[in-house]
Amino acid sequence: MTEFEAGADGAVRHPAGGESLLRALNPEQLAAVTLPAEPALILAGAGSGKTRVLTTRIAWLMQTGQVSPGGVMAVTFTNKAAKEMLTRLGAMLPVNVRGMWIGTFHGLCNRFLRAHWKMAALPQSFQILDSGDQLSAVKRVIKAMNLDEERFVPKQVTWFIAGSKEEGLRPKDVEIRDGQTQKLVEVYQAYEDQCQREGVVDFAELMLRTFELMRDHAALRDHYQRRFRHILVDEFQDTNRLQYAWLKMFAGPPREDGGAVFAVGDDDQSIYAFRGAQVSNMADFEREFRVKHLIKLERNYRSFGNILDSANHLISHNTHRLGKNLRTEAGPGEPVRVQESASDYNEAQWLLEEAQQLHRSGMPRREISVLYRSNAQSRVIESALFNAGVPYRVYGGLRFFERAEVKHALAYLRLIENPNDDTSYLRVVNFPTRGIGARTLEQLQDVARTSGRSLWQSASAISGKGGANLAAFHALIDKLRATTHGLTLREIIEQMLQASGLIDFYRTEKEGADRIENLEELVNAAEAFVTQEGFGKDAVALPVDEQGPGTLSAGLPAAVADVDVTPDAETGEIISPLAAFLTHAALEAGDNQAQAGQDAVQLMTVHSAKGLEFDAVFITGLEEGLFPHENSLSDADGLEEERRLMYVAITRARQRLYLSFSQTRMLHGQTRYNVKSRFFDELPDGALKWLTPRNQGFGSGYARDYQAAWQRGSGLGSMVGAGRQSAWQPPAAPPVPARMVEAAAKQAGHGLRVGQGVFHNKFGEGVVVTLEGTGADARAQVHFGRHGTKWLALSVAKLTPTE
DNA sequence: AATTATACTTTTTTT
DNA sequence: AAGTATAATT
Repeated sequence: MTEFEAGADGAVRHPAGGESLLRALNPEQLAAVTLPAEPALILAGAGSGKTRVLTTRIAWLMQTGQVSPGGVMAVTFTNKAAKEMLTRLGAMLPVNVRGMWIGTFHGLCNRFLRAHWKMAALPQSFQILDSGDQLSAVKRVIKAMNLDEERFVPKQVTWFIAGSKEEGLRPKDVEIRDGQTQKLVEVYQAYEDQCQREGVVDFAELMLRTFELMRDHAALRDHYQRRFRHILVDEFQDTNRLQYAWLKMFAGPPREDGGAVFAVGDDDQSIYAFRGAQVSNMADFEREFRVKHLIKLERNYRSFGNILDSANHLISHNTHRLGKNLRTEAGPGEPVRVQESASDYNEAQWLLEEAQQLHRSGMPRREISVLYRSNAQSRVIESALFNAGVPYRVYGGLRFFERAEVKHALAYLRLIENPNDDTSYLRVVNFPTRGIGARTLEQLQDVARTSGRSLWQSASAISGKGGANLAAFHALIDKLRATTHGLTLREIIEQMLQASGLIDFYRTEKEGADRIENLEELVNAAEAFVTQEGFGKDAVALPVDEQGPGTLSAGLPAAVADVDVTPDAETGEIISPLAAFLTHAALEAGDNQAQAGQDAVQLMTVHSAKGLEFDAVFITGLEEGLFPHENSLSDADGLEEERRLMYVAITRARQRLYLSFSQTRMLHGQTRYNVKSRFFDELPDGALKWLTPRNQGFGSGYARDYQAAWQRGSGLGSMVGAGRQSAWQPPAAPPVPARMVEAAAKQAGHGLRVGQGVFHNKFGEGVVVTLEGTGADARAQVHFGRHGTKWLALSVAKLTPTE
């Protein structure tokens, strides 16, 4: 059986010559890859070779002649995952991967709607609204309907609309319970009308409209159900209701001829319930598709034993799991290190030292990652790394196509393509300023509203100076459209940047240099897009569908150039390179990582770390209220999701894992006193090594320590460092809030201090947050972590200091 | 029209 | 604290 063994490091080994694809797989992976064409659910634990199984399965199906490229659909959530799949597949098989429907849910929907735009009642070059565009579109609707933005908060309305669509509900389908919902539904309807009028769709609309088209057109449905004999789904636990229904629609009813859905997922890594993901889809899938093949991939090729034990132990505290345990043959490895710090500042200093040490001992910086629950936590760590001159890279934040200057440029391009796009119109009609003020626009929007036409179509009704300026703007756009006709994408963008005045505008701005750089980068992105998407000479010559006898098949292209340039299903006509590029920009917002390329420590939220792995991982801020986050403590499901999040965080580490918490933390400009996370109680003691004395108490008296140190004229750092094992370097003066020192100095009598760790018979461990009153009136506010923060009368409550 | 003041918020995120 | 969004000022 040795021929099925994977390398200990789990690396894919490409056998030389004509040897089998399957050579590098372990028995479970092999079983999954070679399953018959029947519905299957693969429970793939973290680091168990999930992507390899997916890609090898596709390759195997084709190599054994069970399916042609046109018969495969593989769906992912992110562009990154889709690209990785394509790359790995390309390395395995000398096949034209472009013929396969491999992409994100939204990318595939886009492809589908481009091919069937007429049936979908869309303009051929419909454009896609990103979340920002959608928000401003909703704002316009709310304004137009004269609704109060206090009662109808645009963000919440947007959320309502997206939520409804993801439940498959059109305005008429939404159940009306009260006046508020009634109004919301009206906004929803008006928003839909507006989108339709402007020829734009939002992300949820891509999914819903595709679903409805399939549902309502039998011929179309038959065709695609026949065509996609194999549908593979990645990260199945993250699917929402609509996506699941969508999959069922493409898969069709259970059948004899071997159509099959191959779903890969991990219920323990479901961390997106807050945006509509339904883990229950996994159980539903198992039942509704009568899944006969459930395979668990539990062999982990990433982490050492102590790390996996910690993960397993922690996640076993969740209920309703499908049940899975990771195991490794790599041995226990190093213990999981636990660090307690007096403050977030100290935590960052310790982390910095530790990371430097790792790097000095030979670990590349990019193999060190710092994870936190919320973005706000990155600041202290960033400043520690920055001051020490350690290169680092923060994930998250603005993505390329979301930058203001880039969005402005795109808006001009969109207007060239479709002047009725009111969102884009409003974005740039007066940017750079050209004398079109709020007053003129108010008028214009009034006219447009009453006539039910676009702003562009209504502008001629405006007279006076504003009207003249509008006319000049229209002339600019019209002229751009005329002069760029037939030019290459690059030339179009360059001309637009000049003619619009964007370049000139940013040249005079003091902070404009970066922006101009980004605009130049936009030209490069367009150039790359053209090359990559094959928008050159032969892009139009497309093979025609050879699949199945469906009534529509004659005109359906099986292989198309790529997601963004799908031809019309009947005529084969494709949209212009410009329209395609705009779609691309909306569908793939680009990198959000700065300073790429350099060897840098990686900082990110636990959410963004999903799917990644590192030699060393620091999980910071493991405190009650932060991780698990206080907003998720109200219900059991919320806490379980936090636990899964912690599970994801732990399983990112290959060799070394640090868990760290701090007694105090600056949050929203206030110092918070925290108790260590309950997750520490859910980890196996044997796998942990405390770098700081255990149970010495959260609240081991930060304020008091500081005061003592301060009186001695030394820094807190050296004091805390004394007697502790961590490599402590005296830091610069820690930013201790003055009122904390004050509070510590003021207290007397009852012997308690703010920041003091205490024990209560009923509530357990806690930290004193506030002290008030004296004598019999003395009361303390104590933060008990999972029991919340309580006010206690000190004459009654029995509080024992824990030090 | 551009600059400046004030109010407000703040879990996690992809498409 | 810090950033954004709206209001008020020049």
